[in-house]
Amino acid sequence: MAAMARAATTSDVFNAIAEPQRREILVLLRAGERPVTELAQELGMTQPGASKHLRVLREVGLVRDRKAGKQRLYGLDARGLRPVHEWTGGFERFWNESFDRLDAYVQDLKQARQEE
Amino acid sequence: MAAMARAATTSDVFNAIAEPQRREILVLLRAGERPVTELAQELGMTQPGASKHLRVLREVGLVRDRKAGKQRLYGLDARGLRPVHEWTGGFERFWNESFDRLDAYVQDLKQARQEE
DNA sequence: TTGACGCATGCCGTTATGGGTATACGATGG
DNA sequence: CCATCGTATACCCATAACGGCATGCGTCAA
Repeated sequence: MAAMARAATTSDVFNAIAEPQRREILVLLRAGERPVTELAQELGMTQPGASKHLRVLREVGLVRDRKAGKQRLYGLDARGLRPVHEWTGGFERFWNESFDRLDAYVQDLKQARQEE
Repeated sequence: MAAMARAATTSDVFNAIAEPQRREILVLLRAGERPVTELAQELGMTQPGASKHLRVLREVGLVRDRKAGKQRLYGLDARGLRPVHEWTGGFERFWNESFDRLDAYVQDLKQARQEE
């Protein structure tokens, strides 16, 4: 097995939300549960297309589905987005500070490393 | 031009950070500028591999490069991560609150955590 | 039971991706 | 000028990703 193309989107939230349409689905679901067809229609995609995106989102745990008679309602489960929020938050000081102070901060880190 | 595979990683920060190794590069760069070879070594990848990831990061604006003699130093520019942080932040209330149709599954998890 | 509806899946084709290896290129040192 | 170092690129391979279309499957209504 020589060359992997990319980590499977199926196993990684970062990857799951890399797809713009999947992000749109998540945004729509903030307003409440929806059946597949409705999502597909609102986002201008085919029903199979929506189903596939929803599957990815389900497999990383960002949505859950519930059978409601003939329909299947998809609902948001945003807990998986928290790690992403926190990871990016780890860079917050780098966009909140001026680059001068940033440089100083970097110098501090360099110093610290050298003294270890 | 029938089937596009995916939005180019080149044009989208969400996509750029979907790659675990690229995330590692960004984390490393928080400690300061580094030449390609050093990054490659610290992350256990080949130099061309590192260069390619850095190129993607550069094209979405997450890193900047600066020539320093024979070397080329890469530095972090985390401003592009802010939109990601804010986008995920838009879901914060969904992981901090319990809301109507979130079923017993979620409740169970909360219970479990409180009892730890 | 039969049809219609709602949705998931399978298959196909195209494109992008990541890794590896070899190589081209710019800068520096002799 | 020539050799070398540091880096970027080109090329190739294998695979995963998306989209479209057709179809399968379960559910509800008549």
